[in-house]
Amino acid sequence: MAQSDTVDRILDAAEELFADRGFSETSLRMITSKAKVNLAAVNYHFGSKNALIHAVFARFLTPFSATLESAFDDLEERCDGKPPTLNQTLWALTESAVRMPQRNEKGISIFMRLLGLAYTQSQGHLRKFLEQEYTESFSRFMRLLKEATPQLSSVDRYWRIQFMLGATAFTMSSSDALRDILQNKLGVETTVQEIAARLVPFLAAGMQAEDTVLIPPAGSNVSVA
Amino acid sequence: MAQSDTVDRILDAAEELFADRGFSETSLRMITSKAKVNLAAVNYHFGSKNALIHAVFARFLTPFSATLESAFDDLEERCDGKPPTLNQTLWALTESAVRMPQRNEKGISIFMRLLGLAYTQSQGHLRKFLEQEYTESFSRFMRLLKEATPQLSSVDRYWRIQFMLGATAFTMSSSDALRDILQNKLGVETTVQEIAARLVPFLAAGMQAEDTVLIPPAGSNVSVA
DNA sequence: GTCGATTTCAAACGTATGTTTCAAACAGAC
DNA sequence: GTCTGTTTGAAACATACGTTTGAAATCGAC
Repeated sequence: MAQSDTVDRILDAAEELFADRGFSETSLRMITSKAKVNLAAVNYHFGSKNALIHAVFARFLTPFSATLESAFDDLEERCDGKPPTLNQTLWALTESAVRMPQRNEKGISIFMRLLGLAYTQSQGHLRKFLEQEYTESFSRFMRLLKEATPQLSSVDRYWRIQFMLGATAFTMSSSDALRDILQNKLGVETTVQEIAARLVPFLAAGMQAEDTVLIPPAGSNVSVA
Repeated sequence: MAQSDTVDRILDAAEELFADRGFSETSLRMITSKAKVNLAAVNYHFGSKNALIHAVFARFLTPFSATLESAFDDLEERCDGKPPTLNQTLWALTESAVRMPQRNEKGISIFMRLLGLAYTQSQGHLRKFLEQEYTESFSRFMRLLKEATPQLSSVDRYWRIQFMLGATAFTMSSSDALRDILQNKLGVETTVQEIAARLVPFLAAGMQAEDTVLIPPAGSNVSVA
């Protein structure tokens, strides 16, 4: 078996299974049998299941954060001085994601779903790992968002960023099975690019919504100006 | 021990642990020891762990869907004939959630987080259970959304609903530990009501965003072929 | 108080998990 | 070909899980 073809086979299988079923619900035996590899190979090559999870993330997150950094470089250079707009920033992000060289056709959606899981499944070790490996790109994105929405208070911006992350991670992480609940026989097959193209305007509009009203409109129970 | 105080103690403990750690990551032994109850009690009173999960959801979802139905009744009556607006519909939903009688101060956020988990963790049995128990309220909400956004194509509406659900479920399901990634020392304690008050305008604005552009703005920086 | 049904309890069961072991197979260098 | 370090393989290990068991305790009705 070539070099450590084994390592990649494990990563491929793990990536797909994790994306399909989550971390805790995916056993090493599922992974190794899908990868047609001996069970012990995971612990031999990675050390532990948690380390394997980290490796799966690192494999796509490291090149992605590099791509993203340079996209931000380009963007800031093009805007020289003036801060990029919200749309520009969001597009830079999604473009970087979409443009990433994919291992296969499912590449991006797996990528997105894993990110959603990382955020959603409370795996302490994963959070720590991601935090200490990729804070730089993340902080930079946050800074751009801040500069692009100077009209928002810190608190508003904070929550709206949460909402954006939520809509994104969640949409991407919702399994196919899940979509059936909504999928009212539209039956349209949609690429990740198309989803992103729909998502970005939604996010931008939400992010730039009129002032948050803390008290729901008094008069009629539920009318908002 | 009174009646089946045991049942409620199990439900309380399970609810909180599930919300904190997810379903697979919470063992019956954790639940029973937190509830100060014998391990076998869960299987005795509920039959299985999955049935316990269902019971946890049913305990708050059943009264909630009733509240929601009557909120929708009120709303449609008040609008007699004309379909309620998007804002009205969204407010009716969040008001119903917020107005629910809570067992404790953490009531709503646990409720929300559980909903997020239900949507996010791919537990087939849960999805089936929720689907067959609460489709009615869900479908009605969907119908109201449809009538409130006649300008949207079915496909656009479909995706934007996904985005809304995502922002909501995800925001609510993000654990406190998680928020620290973003929480740039704002240190503000926020109630669920306040979050909802911020979320609704965000969602409404996103939902009513200008036409989805499938090709990102041409002139601008990030051009796509 | 007695009886019958319900509920609790400690212990065990069977199974699945992540991990370790150690011998066999293999690789490349000499 | 032989030797050395690396990788694979089958099997076992220890642990944790959900579930079951059967006897003890508890309760309500008579």
